[in-house]
Amino acid sequence: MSFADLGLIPELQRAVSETGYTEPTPIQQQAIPVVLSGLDMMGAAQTGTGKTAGFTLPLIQRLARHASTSTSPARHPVRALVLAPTRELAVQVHESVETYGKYVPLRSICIYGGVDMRGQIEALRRGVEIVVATPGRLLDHVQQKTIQLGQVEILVLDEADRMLDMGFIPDIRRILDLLPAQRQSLLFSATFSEEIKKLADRMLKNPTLVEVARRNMVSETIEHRVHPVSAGLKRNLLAHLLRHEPDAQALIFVDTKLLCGRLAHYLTRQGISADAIHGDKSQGQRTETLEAFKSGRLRVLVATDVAARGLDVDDLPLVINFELPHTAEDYVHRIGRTGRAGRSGNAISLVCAEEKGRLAEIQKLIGLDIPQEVVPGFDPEPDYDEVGTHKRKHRDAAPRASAAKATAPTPAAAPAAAAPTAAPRRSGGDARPTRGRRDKRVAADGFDFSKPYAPASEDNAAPTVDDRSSGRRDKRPVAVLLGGLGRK
DNA sequence: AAAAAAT
Repeated sequence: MSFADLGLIPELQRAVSETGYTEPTPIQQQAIPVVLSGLDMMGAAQTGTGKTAGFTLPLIQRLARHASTSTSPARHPVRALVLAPTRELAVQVHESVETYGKYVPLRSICIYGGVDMRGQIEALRRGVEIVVATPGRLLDHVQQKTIQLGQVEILVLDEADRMLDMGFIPDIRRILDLLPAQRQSLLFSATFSEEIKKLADRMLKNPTLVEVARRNMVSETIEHRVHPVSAGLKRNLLAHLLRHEPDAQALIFVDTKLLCGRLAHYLTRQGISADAIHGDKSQGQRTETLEAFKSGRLRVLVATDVAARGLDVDDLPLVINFELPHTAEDYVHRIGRTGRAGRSGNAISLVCAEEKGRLAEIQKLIGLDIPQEVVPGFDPEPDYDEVGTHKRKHRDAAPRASAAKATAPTPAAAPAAAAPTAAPRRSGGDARPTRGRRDKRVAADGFDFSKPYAPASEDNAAPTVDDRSSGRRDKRPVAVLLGGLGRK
């Protein structure tokens, strides 16, 4: 199977081969023909499997059929709109559009906040067919009448489950209201919650579902591990682990912007090259820091979930959850920054007693029991074993539980004096992924693809909105609040 | 329960 077999035009084949890719990934093999056919679709695939090219390539081709070579701005209406949840991701998707659209006479632009509007306005004035944007700044342009969306033929929501979550819905609805009802709509994500599936059903017209390896929403090439550790010793353990692997780049996730900055500062004081990225940093700093990390100049990046989705760092060997995310889906996205494109990766989570509930949810979602290993000298709280899941206590007291127990008796020693321990194994031929037991029953209930798009009926209770911003619980179905999303 | 996204 080659890109030519998928029916891509020579201009795109040439651009693809220049990037070095020779064979389309499974998601690309399935998505490209569907998008080319003009049908609505919903694409679910593992992180790091080439989803972006899966829609940018056919999107460009569809527009290329009637590309205008005119220099008049009036002949270059916006014909494709791609929305992304973070500025960095928008930039990355736009880079893909530019790369693959190199030999096609189409113009594109990336629109996002935190930067001067003038350049964007100027480019829009000259005319662009493809717009990649974050919602806020796009609406800003709409209000200022510097962009016109009435001729959009193709809409893409990248990281669709995030784009359709509570915080984004009002913006998305406003944008959808501006688009022609007659259009092609495409949704892509690694995870689709039940709620999002229902929203998607209202947004799309007879959507084709393209879904690759849903059982393994996390890559088989990622080795997961949990280090039970008391909350107070987490940062010491982190420094310890990073020192043990002095060369490996690492992406560290935390839950809050405050801790993000503090942790980067702590690591720096410990002599570890680290920087922070989060939403309170200036856009200039965000761009610069990410660029330093992507290029390898920066070794450790501490991040909030601003970096959880979509970001593609070449051959990143290690992701560490300093705190477990509150939502199990976010675990999938966070660790999806490693083990990409078939490479191996390590996902380490530092888990204190308080977080055991989150751990249980994550294991349920990904259908995997993550091996737990106490690092000597960095013990968890005494009540770690009593809190949260107790399912493996006696029954099936195999590797994981015993490993934790075996090392647990070590008295809490001074962290600095802690004995070296099994550190993240890096790729290499001998590092085989340690897979836990996979619970098929659990894995299957994440998103039932066997009967997608069941119309939201009464017995199919529609999700409701918890509108925290207005401080009240709104029990109307989400679909009602969305209004304009419906197009059936 | 937090973060992100316009200023």
